[in-house]
Amino acid sequence: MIFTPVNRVTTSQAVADQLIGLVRQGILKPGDKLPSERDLSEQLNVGRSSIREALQSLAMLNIIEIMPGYGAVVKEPQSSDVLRADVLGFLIGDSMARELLEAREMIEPASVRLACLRATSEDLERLKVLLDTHETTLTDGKPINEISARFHILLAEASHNQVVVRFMESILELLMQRGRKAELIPGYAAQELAEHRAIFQLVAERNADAAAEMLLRHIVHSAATYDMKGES
Amino acid sequence: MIFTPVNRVTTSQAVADQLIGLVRQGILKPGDKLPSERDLSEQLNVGRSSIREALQSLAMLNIIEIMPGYGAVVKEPQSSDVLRADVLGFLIGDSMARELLEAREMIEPASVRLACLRATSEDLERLKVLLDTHETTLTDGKPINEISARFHILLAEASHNQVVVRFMESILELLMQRGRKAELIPGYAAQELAEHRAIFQLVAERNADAAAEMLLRHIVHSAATYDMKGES
DNA sequence: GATTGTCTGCTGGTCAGACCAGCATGAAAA
DNA sequence: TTTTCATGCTGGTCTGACCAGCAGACAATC
Repeated sequence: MIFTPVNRVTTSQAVADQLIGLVRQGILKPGDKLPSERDLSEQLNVGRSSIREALQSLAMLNIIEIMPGYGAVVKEPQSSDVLRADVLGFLIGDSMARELLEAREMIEPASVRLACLRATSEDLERLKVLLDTHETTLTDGKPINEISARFHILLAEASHNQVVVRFMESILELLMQRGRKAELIPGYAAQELAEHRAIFQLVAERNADAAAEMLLRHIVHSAATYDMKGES
Repeated sequence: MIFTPVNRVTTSQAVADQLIGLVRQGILKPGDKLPSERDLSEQLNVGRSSIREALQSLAMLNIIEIMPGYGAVVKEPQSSDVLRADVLGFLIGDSMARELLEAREMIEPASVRLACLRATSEDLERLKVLLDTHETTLTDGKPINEISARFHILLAEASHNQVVVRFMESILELLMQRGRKAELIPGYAAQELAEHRAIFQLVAERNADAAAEMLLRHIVHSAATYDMKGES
């Protein structure tokens, strides 16, 4: 016999849910100012402490920003908010990294195929400039993780699909969070740049099949730069 | 002139940070019970309200679970907590249906291939139950949009990749928001169920190639049921 | 002896009221 | 016109109070 798992919702949770709902429905838009805590308390007929607990929670989720002496405003959602790396990054374990790479292997080759079809001359120019920056940064011996990730973002942008861009941003950001040991593998940095150049060349030639295949190989290579103990 | 970025940290934030730090450092392990709010209040020499705001925030982040009458315990970290599907939804909210469907065409066939490899008997059982529910709901003439989307979520879960599940959740939710006109196309509802059953069968048979192809066709069919406003 | 009931002390949930520090606005002073 | 400052707002924090629910100890009952 299964019994009802009594539905018990705390007041502050209810308030938080309601506010989140308002934001999601677009009734509260980024930049909008919320009523003061005391107003909310009166309007919703709950104590100010409940309101405060809800607002603090939303602030922790980066949904609102609370400014003392002024009020609370809805924040513009940031790409970096899709992950809670700042607080939860430490728990990105091996299984998570594997899942991220797996997802990347699904999306990125498909996205580069689109890029081969849709990349404009501006897209290609941006990629070219970045590759040159990559090279100078590399010869200067400076860290290249950011630039390397940027290449893949630009590649995704060349597919002219914002959804894919967002996904790639999220994946790369989480992978970066986990840390790379690219510098520890002799010669990898140079190989990475070479592979980026090769991919760029194939995209410029609109060779979708080859580009997708090259990219997939590149992902597999780069996978080795992430700590992946327990990998099968 | 830049002025001192005054160390403006709120007490409740400081408490939350400290608790998060304790979890990160492993001093507080999953399953551990935190001191009572009153104890914490006394030990840290801050008011109970500050403690509560901090704890509520941690609860919102899924770091702890608060049980009334018992206390607060550190939760086992879930990989699904790291990626916020809701924010992803916000970020890609303005994208056109075409982009969403395109992204889906990239991800879902690849994910169903994984599902063919990894689906457990429990996964298959869940899918089967859902399909039966789908059928009864359909014959009852009730709306099936939710159930239809749920099938694809379960399919993603069968791939045992939380990242993919999150992506599919975001995509489907946004597509649902855009509204479907499935009911307006005579016979489509029945066709959809039939295709779901066919896909399920192929997954159960571990026929990855056929399942991926069938799914792709299914996506193309269902694409016609979405409003393509903003389409070029 | 095993079950049931009850009492008591804990825990979180909520509220009201109070006080502080800082921002914003507008009136008064320069 | 510009500056000053008083006032009323806002969030930040604390305290004390009360409620509901859990848990353990213990007594009453079968």
